Amino acid sequence: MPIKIFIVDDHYMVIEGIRSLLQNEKGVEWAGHATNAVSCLAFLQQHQPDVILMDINLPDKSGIDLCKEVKEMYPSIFIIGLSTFNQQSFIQKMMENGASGYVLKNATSEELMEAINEVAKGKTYLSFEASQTMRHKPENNFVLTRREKEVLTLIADGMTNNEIAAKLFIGSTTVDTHRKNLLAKFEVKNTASLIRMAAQKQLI
Amino acid sequence: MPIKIFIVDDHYMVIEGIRSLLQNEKGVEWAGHATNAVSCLAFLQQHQPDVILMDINLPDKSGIDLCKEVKEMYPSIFIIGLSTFNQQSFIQKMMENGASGYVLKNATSEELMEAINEVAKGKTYLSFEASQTMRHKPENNFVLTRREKEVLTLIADGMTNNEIAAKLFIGSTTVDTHRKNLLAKFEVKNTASLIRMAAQKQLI
DNA sequence: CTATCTATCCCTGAAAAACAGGATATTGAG
DNA sequence: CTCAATATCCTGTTTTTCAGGGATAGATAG
Repeated sequence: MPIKIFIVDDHYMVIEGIRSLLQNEKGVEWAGHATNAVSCLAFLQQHQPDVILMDINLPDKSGIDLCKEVKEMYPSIFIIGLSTFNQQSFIQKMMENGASGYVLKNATSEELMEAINEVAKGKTYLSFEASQTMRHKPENNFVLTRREKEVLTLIADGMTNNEIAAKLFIGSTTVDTHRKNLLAKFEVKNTASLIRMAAQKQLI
Repeated sequence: MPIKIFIVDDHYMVIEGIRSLLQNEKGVEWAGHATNAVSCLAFLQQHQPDVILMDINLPDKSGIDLCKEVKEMYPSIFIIGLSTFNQQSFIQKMMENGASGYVLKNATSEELMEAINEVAKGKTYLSFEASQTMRHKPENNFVLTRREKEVLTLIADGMTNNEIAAKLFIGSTTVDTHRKNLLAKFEVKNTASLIRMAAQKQLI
């Protein structure tokens, strides 16, 4: 029984490329494609593929959120994250949300097929580069609280402690504490590096 | 005489996708592909295509730089920038460096063919979204001076005015002036939004 | 040559943030 | 329930940034 593959990616070229790559492979069957999250979910109501190749960056919602939703509704479908970005925050979030694999868009057809086959068996697969980044960086084992994220984005918007306090209906001293905790968690010493780090980690 | 197309992109899937899309089109001929700037330049020493589809993000050097080099060496080759990012800084830099067109990676085969045909005639082509971003943003008519860029990156590194002054062998008041000019040019009111804007514009 | 741009330097005062100590509720998971 | 995490608030001091100014020298372009 061939493995039924579905693709969600907003880039037509990538869809076409993968279809072309898989055409010559046996053991897989093309189930279809979607260019956004909504039409992906619509498709799944009618048909259920075995494996979904899912881009992280979709026009209507992030692949990370979509992954979670799909997994909750159809736990038997295996999902492989697909992205240009070899970034451990993306990889980690995808895996946390139920993805079984992660491959980069520069993958060869061999790599892609290996990923599909492994994942279809219920195993997990990380492409070589992806597993490298996951291993070589013991960093980033900090988590921001809901409030800290709020404060962080408002700081990034250029608001002062007082403005943030007014907006969140809390004391400005509290905002200051959150700010201190952010600085501590990011291991930086001022706003400038805080914001740069946050930007690098796609938090703002 | 068919238009000879060459592709430079580090994503195998995209190369394969474009090849697949162009296969059914007449009037174009597949000249080959490269996954990095070096092998692109090596190829061009032997063969000269009519049109190059060039990704902005290459592993060894940016497509923006490569575009300039290729145009200097082979002025008769027309280059179309290819990117995921619909960002006016990228588009502008590519066009300044001699590109004849810019299409996004979510382009359809029709869009791609139109771009190729227009560009091969010596005209310029911007995909719909790309031309929209170029039009709808009258912004960014500011240029940073060499010194301002230096100061900006040092601010982003978390250094204070005094530290920057010491590093650049200038007075801290001078650093402060540069900082103020940066705030004015970016039209922001504090360091936090300055750094976020700079990050958005890929300046740090 | 003249005007503009750039880079350099200086001042004052106010506002904001960073730093260093706290403390006290609430909540949530084990 | 208990403990840890979270969110809240407080009082200081010191440092940095912000917002106005103004000034000089050199380079560059018209």
